[in-house]
Order: sequence, then structure tokens, then C-alpha cells
Amino acid sequence: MVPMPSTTSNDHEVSTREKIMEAAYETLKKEGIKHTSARAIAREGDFNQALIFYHFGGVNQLLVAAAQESSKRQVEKYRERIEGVTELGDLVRVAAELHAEDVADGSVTVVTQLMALAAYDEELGPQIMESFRPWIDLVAMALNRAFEGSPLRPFMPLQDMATGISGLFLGLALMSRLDPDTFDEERVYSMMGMVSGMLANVLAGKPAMG
Amino acid sequence: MVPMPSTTSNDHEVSTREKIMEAAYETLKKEGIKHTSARAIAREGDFNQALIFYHFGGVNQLLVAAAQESSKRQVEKYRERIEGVTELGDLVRVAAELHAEDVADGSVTVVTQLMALAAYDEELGPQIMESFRPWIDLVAMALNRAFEGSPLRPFMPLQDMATGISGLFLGLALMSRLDPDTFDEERVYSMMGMVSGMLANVLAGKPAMG
DNA sequence: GTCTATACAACGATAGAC
DNA sequence: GTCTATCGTTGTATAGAC
Repeated sequence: MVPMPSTTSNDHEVSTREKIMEAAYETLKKEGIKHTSARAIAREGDFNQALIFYHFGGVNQLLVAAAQESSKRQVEKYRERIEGVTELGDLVRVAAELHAEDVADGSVTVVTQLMALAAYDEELGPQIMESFRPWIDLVAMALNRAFEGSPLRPFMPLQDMATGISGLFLGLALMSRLDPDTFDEERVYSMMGMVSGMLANVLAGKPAMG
Repeated sequence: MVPMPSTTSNDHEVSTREKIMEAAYETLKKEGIKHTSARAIAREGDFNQALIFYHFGGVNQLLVAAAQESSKRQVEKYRERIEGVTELGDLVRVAAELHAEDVADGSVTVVTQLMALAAYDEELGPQIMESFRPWIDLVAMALNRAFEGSPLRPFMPLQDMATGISGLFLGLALMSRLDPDTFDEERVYSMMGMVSGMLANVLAGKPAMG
């Protein structure tokens, strides 16, 4: 269904598909989901609007492709930065830094905008969720590493914990955009610290189950 | 700017303003922000589209009014159900029940949809945040009550904790819509249990600060 | 593959009759 | 206050020239 551009083999020439995906991402970041249309994306990337339908079949399909691509980039970046860190305190500190960066530059907001759209589209929903799952898995991996020494590890619901932490990040990002005055970085950082402290408690031997 | 309908004094007749706000809320819940337009709202409530502009000045202003109204209703409902509960375990259980209800019936999703829109509108942002704040305050109040006996209470960042918990709720609601198969009620409940356990740890004497 | 041109639906918003 | 009618804009999508 989707044609293969002849320039695919050329490494130094960005393919049209990539250019379109990049423009879609930028439009989403700058304008939000409501003003992200085929026309707006084409304006952003300075190409013809019809190309979107030729290469992706429609705007929604393009957005899914862009989400998967950017997710790959993003997770890779996180993986690199987290790689050497094993101690829980450092882990949460690095996570807080990364999250602060990404909230500031808007890349987390892109995810929330896509999710808001996908919440009412049965086609998109699972696809956007899938593009986000590597992120949750990364958090789970980090948790797994942090609990390495603990005898409790086999009994911890690591996947659920990772999902919860990811949800917290998303929710905070969603709110933080609304009123920058009452939602400064310091406050977000404080809340990350809370999570850190709570996880440390768990690590110290108190189970996380109610 | 906004006219006062002559039927305001009539208690048994729903005013046009209320009818419109109700229709806006229902449209948002059923169709999502992308398909919530003046025309769609008018269709839902079976009235003329022009009334929205006459009574509210525009779609966005209507959505803010609807958000504030529904927030009032929602918080009142929560307050009633939480009123008698003081013990932390019960508190979290009730909170989990309420959250599950509201995720299921879509009223939390309405909030996330509105926030997604407001994230890219400087006028709307603070107003939507304001309509949500009573909810955070309610959580803070509940926490305050739960920590009543603890000597740590004066040192706890209750407001930040409440904001974090609210963010967690929003983020989970946002995700849970995407893929109902991999996001059943049981899983959400498990994550609420985690929060419960962590708070219990804090209550037991371990500080929540990193 | 990319562009122009165009069809057509849905949108926000307003003027003016009632 | 409410309705009809309408204008201008923006959206998705396609046909056909290049």
C-alpha cells in the first residue's frame, strides 16, 4: 500500500517520507493536535499537501508513523543516559532531569496530544499505545536494575509500577502546560523526589502492595 | 458581555445556558475534543448552533463554563463519598473505586481532552487548570486527614503529593482509553494499591522526600 | 514522485427576520 | 431569545498534468 521511495538507498538525502514525518512532529509540538492538519503540516515542512496522502494515506496514519519514529529516537536517548546508573537515588535523579528536559522542549506534550486524539479512534488507540510501550519497558528495566539486590524483587509488580510511573509523568506533563506560573520546574522536581523516596522505602523492605 | 436569561428565576425550567453546557459536556465525552464543534454540540442538544455564540461568545468559552460546572458537581460527589473515611487504607480504597467509576463512565477523559486543548491556548490554560484545582484540593484535604495522627504531617508537602496523585490519575485515564485489552480495571486497581502501600510506608515514619 | 487544481464537507461566526 | 440564511475559512481527499 505504501510506496517505497527510490531515494531510500541514499544515506545523505533525507527521503520525502522522513521530511513529512519530521514536519508532522514539529507541527504537533508547536500547534497541538487541534491545529495539526494536512495543510498545517505541509506549511511547516514546505511541501505539497497532497504528498501526505500519497505517502501515508491520511493524516492519522502519518501521525502514527511519526509517533513510532520519534519514540524510537527518544527511548534510545534515555537508554544511553541511564545506562551506567544502578543506584536508585541516581536513577531517579537522572529520570527527573530527563523528564524536565522533555517537558520543557515539548516532546512529552506531543505524546499527550497524540493520546488525546487516539482515545477516540479505535484504529489509532492501540497503535499509539504500542509506540509508547518501549518507554514503559525502559522504566521497568531501570526499576529491575535498581531492585537488583533486593530479595523482594521477584514479588514486585515491576510492570505495573513502571506503568504507574509513566502515567505520572504523562499526567504531570499534561497539567504543567496549562499554567506555567503555578507549575514551575521546581515543583515537578519535588514530586519526582517524592516518588524517589517512596521507592526507596519499598527497597528498604516495605512492600508496595496495599 | 454574557446576557442573563429571563428564565433564571424559574427553578423547574432548565435554562438554555444549562442545556447548552450539558450538551457540550456530553459531546466532549462521546466524541472527544477533535469532533467537538459548535455544530456537533447543537446536534447533541437539539438546539440551534447560533445560540452558542449568543450565550457564550464562542465554543472555547462554552467549554470552560461546562468544565467549571461539571467540576463542581464532580467534586461534590467525591466529597460526599469520602466524608466519613479517615483511615488511610479505606481512603485509598474509596478513591480507587471512585476513580474506576469515573474512568469507566468517561468523566475523567473529559478532563484530559480539555487539558489537551487548553495546553495550546493561553486563554484556556489557566481557566481549565482553575476548574481542576478543587479536585487537587480535595485530595490534599483527604491526605491531611489521613496523616492526622502522624507527627510528620507539618513537614509533608501535602499540596505536591496531592498534585502528583491527581497527575497519576489523569495519566492513567489518558492511557487506559487507548487499549482496553491491555488496560483492564484490575491493573489500574493494582496501581492504586501501590500508591496506597507507599503512602502507608510514609505514614509509618519514612519521609517522602528524596 | 511531485505539483496544480479542484471538489466537497464541516467549521466558526454574523446579520437580520421573527 | 431564537431561528434562518449565509459568508469566508479550513479541512480531507482525489484527478490529472508534469
